[in-house]
Amino acid sequence: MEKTFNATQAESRLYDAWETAGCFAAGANAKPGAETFSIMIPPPNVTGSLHMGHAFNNTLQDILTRWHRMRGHDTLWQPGQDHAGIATQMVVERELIKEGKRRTDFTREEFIARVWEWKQQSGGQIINQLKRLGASCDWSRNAFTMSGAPAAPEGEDGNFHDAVIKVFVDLHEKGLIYRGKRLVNWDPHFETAISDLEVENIETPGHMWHFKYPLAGGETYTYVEKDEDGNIVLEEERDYISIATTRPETMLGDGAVAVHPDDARYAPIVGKLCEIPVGPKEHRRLIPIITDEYPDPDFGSGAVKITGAHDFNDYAVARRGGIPCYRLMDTSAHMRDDGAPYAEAAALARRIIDGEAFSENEIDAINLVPDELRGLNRFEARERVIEEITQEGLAVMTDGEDGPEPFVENKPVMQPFGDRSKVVIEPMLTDQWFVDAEKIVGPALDAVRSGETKILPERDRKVYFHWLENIEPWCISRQLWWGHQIPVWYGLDLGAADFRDDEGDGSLDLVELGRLLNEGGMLHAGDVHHCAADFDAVLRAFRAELADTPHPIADARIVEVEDKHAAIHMLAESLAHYAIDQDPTKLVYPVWRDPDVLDTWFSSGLWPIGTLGWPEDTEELRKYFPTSVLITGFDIIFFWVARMMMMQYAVVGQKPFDTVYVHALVRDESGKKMSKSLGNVLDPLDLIGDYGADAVRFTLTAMAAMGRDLKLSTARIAGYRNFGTKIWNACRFAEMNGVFEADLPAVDYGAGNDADQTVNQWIIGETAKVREEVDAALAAFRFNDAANGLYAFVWGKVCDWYVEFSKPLLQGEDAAAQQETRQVMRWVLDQCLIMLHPIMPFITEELWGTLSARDKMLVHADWPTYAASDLVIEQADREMNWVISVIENVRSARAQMHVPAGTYIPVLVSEIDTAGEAAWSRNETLIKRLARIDSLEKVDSFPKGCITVPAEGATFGLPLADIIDVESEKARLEKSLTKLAKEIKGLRGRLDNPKFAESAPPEVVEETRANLDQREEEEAKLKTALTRLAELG
RNA sequence: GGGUGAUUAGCUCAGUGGUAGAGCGCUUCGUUCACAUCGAAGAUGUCAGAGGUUCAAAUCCUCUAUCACCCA
Repeated sequence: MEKTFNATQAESRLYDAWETAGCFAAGANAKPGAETFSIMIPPPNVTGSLHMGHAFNNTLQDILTRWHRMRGHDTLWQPGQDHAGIATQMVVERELIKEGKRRTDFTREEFIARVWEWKQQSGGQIINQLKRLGASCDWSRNAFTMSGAPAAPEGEDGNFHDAVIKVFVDLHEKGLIYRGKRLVNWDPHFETAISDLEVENIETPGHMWHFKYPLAGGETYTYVEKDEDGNIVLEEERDYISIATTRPETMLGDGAVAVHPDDARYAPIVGKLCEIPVGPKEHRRLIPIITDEYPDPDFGSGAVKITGAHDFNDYAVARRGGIPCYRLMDTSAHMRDDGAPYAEAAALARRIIDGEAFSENEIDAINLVPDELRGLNRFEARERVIEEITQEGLAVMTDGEDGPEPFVENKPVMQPFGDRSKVVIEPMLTDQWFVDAEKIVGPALDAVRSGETKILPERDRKVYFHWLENIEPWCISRQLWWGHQIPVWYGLDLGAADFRDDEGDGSLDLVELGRLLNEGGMLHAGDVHHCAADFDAVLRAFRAELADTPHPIADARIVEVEDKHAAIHMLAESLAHYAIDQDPTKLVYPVWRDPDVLDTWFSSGLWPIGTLGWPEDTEELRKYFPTSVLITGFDIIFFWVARMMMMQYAVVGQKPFDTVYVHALVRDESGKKMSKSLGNVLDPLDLIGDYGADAVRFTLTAMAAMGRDLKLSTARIAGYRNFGTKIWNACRFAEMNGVFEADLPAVDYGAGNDADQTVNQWIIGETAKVREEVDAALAAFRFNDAANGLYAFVWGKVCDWYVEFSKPLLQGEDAAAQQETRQVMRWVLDQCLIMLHPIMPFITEELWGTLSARDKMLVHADWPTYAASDLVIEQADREMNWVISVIENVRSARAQMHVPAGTYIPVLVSEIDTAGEAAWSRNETLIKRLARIDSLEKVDSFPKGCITVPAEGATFGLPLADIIDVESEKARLEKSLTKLAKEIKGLRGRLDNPKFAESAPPEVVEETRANLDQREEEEAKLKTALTRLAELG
């Protein structure tokens, strides 16, 4: 064997061997009738590459998977990727830019073909990276959230698309999905809606401007400000109301000014109108002063401008107060440049103030951006608005160094940024699809409340509850091309009020046709829509819709067109032809499909069932669903966990998993979140290259204390790489000593501890202890306990002591003892490899295969089940612990007396009891070798200049008269005594307290007493030694 | 502003009421035939601070300070 494990050379070879042999396939190594264990990978983005978080997350999953598989359970680790709508579209668009092209240079079909092409070429990156980590997923089942979509090329079949569409249609039919014009988070870069979870709120330096909104008609009121005690601190006549805002450009779309109903300062002017101080003077818009609970009287002036179309709080106020929401920006967040000139728009707004009713769509068509600001981006518009107001003298002024200046506060504001685009998100009023989450949240909450699904660590239940209990409608439509296109078709609403069959004769005359074609007809009619899995299915719905319209339209051929424009054009043309030829067979009724796609998380929400073949009733679905565990980062509790819970219950009425294990973040050495912009990213693949996958995995596992972030440093990884080398060399030692020789009969000590040698009995018992520890830790998801327990056992027990103890036996004369020791060592090392395998799969598999011919690869080796109560032999335990302490104490004394490490010295013993004598004689060789003692002589009392080494039931002495340094020995003893005295004082204090004996559990009292006796015995010995030393001095 | 958590050795962190621990680093010694990616020995703690509960507190409770994250 080499001296070290060559990870680089071995890892890919071993992984290939596992995969080729089908070791990771669902059900591989399952015992007949075994219980199932299934775990769904949180699907990484198809654009993703492995980062530390993935490495951590997947290491934990792999540990559980390998552990269960070795235990003979019917195990499935289901891998896959999600199609990551925005991210993927972004990646492909970036590729196109290299060719000097843009997405819009292509048709949607062409672009999607490009995306698929990219996916097939580059989308598998993370799979290969997961393989390097050692992830034992069943890759033959690799899933993709867009599999089976209409344009999917060969090799991308599967039925995830069917599942997504079916769920949409079902939920739509149940009324759980609806369409509506709502304020949503709009990403001006990608020009799509995003959900509130895709928004990062970041504190950014900002400003608060204070402006005066003049009262209409020059009205005035007495503004009175009082302090806490009700004393008047300010009283003045005002003809305006003061407003503070961080976004002056949105003033253009104000619909009202709101004050708190209890705010006495503004009570005189509630219900009056005030003027928005921007825009052409002659068309100044007036807006009402209303009351609402939202304004905080103590914040700013206490009065808030209400811009329903560009702020979420304002939107709520506007809805409550029936205030119109004027949209000011286009999809790229530039000031609108459409519609009628400002003068006309302002006139329309005036009519609304006067009480005229306008529809939502009519209001949306009103562009209240003054002509000179149209087309500017929002930040330029802001500057211009501020400038205009200030020039007009309507900014609130304050005393500056050089006289009065506009009152502008510098203050940090929370600004929303798109988590992908990193641009400022704009709240925007648009038509979107929503899941009525509130209606389906119940079972998801109940499941966790009742413990049907467990969330670990428990405190994360709170996060889950808090979010679900306050759930908002989930916006699921995205204005993208890449994704599951929403299965909804629209048609023109021919049932609109002003389209009638006047004669009721079922036929169309020219007058009626004219009404359809002209203003007020179909051009301005609303749409009707129907939802179905495909076009054929939706035809029926439209046919029924048309049934009420006059013949021959009711019988028109329904055709699919690109969009509403095309539909209007085609219908008009068709009707025009009909007017001429009266041939009803040529009439068509065009419908168009909703161009939007579904939020990627909508499809990811179906992951547990979708990957198992639902909606088909597959064997895998029956067997592996509900799944056993979900391991995921806390950052996607809402994104994903909560939604999966809701959706699985809504769709199949079952929980998706038994347990959710939520883990924390991997941070850099100094505790910062790893991010590309900070440049503190540790690439797991680099680390694997430098230290081997096992070391990286072990490090992550050892640091996986539940619910705590882990700060990763390479020193730690190197430490665990060394651990691998340690085991490697222990095995190498064993091999060199014939432990793994083929003709040595294998003994399964797990079936019974029938070794003769105390050392062997002891290590067998220790192995059983650690097996229980590891199983208990893994069962409780205490990964760090499992790793640390194994580390302490393998290095601290097996390598440090057992291997050393075995040397005299392996190299000694006693053939029987030698054979037994070989057999025990073989068994023990095998157990180490087995138990370490889930954490360190590569090095253990390599050793397993190298050391001996095996029936099965380690990945399928049988996980042990023996119990400590069966294998621990108390007597052996006690004896070996005694031996270890004698060796340690002698070593310590030698080192402190500067006895050269290689020198063998004689040792004396006095007061040794029978147990001690027996222990000594059974382990004499070991002790002598490890403590470097050449002889032991029993004496009645120690000679002068003898170093005292206390042990339980004996006192050893090192006669070092010629080299002893009296002072340092004295110091050594006194130090020990001080420490002992402190301990004894504490112990005696407790025992002397009568309440302790009364209240403490008997075993604790007993333990304390025994402890005290032991300390006192040791103290006595040391005191004697000190006295003797004094004689010498 | 609300919530959650953290504060333990030089560093990174375990430790849910019963003698304060690990890894790395540090000091000294050591190439004895598994391993220098090693071995032996050693030093280092007001367990953030202040109160309280308890026979007993790093651990439970209260307050304070500092930091982090999540949500508004």
